[in-house]
Amino acid sequence: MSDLIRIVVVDDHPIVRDGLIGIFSREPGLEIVGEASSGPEGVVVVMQVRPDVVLMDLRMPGGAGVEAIRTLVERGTPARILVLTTYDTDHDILAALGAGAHGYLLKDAPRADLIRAVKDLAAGRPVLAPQALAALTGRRNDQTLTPREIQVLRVIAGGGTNKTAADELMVSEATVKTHLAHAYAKLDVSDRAAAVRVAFERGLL
Amino acid sequence: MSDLIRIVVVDDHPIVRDGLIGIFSREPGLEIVGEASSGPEGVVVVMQVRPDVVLMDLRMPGGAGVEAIRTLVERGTPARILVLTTYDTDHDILAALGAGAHGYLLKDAPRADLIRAVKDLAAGRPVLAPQALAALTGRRNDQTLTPREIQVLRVIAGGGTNKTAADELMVSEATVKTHLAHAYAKLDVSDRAAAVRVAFERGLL
DNA sequence: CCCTTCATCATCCGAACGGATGACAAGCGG
DNA sequence: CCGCTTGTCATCCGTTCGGATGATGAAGGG
Repeated sequence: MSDLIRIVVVDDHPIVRDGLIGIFSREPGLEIVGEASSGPEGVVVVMQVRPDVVLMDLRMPGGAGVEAIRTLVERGTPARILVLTTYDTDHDILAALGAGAHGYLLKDAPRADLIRAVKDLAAGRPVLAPQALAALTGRRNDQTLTPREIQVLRVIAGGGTNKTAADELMVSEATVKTHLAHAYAKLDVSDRAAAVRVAFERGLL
Repeated sequence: MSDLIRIVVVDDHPIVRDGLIGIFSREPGLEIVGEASSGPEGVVVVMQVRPDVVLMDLRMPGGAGVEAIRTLVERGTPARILVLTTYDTDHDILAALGAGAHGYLLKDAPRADLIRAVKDLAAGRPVLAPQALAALTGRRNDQTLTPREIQVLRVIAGGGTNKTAADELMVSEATVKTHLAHAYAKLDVSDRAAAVRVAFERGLL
């Protein structure tokens, strides 16, 4: 029964989930064993049913797909994660692959591509849409923010001052400034406004 | 026979088309009689099969959905047009309804809503997602930034200071500050970082 | 013709920010 | 064991912001 590929679909659109179910249910050897409509829910489902492949949307309300990927990888899921999304921005692609996704496909991919991608993934072969490949080869910024730096940035993006960030994170203002300075350097900016923009584009916020 | 609602699906994503087919094929009284993967193709198909309802995606490569809607309306199609899209920006909503769409739903709508929407449309009742309603009544964002305010904000989001924005836009720093102050008030924030975030979220940048 | 919107400019001032620099502790991996 | 990363904290200082307030002129709709 190692031939049966078990799949979990994580997507906030019922329509898309139905479409994927329709596609895979007609394909022998592939089986959808779970669905979720948000990142956090997806994590729970995946941990429960332990699928071979996870199809993950990136942009979802109430829990970013990137976060979900990161969580799954941190928890040592054996499942291969295939990002299946509408957008092909470098930021999304790099964020997803950086978080630990094994593949990146666009939703406008033909059915055949999708099926082959899942089989490839299950066999251990990574899957990259041409756009994803281009983003990888053309990339320059592998600078990753630390968790703390991201937390600080979030407060700042919400309109907080260094002081409020310090209070919220229970550290001194000096520490907040240090984190920000480091984040600026990594993001190649020199003020909070630009930092928020870049972080946003990279899906960090 | 008037009970059978004939539907055409126009969407560039095979996955979405499959999903819709799956949803409607299980529903008695509804039948999908045609598919298209682009706006122009959709027009052709609709003119041929003369459906009761058209499900139309808005953002598609090689032919905007809005154009297709306008064309269909101009040709006097009796079909009711339901926009089914991912985005709920005021711009998309107003453009679609302005072009002659009879309904606007988001793709994250539950199956039941979708089915009801199609039946409502076929019965002549317009269908509007809450977001679409909000866009129409204008209550959601009566606060629109002026072109100048957006220009200033863009420079700021790029890491510029008030001074650089002033230079780039060839105005005085005082003017830049005024624009920013107005933008802050409209976006309900009190500093540039938060302004950038909100503007980003609203698709202004 | 008046009123509103948009864009422009100015001044004052306290608060916040960013840069530079140095320091210390914990944890991880080579 | 040493180096690197991460997170913590501090001081100093010049620059920049944001708030308050007021004013002018062009454009456009009622």
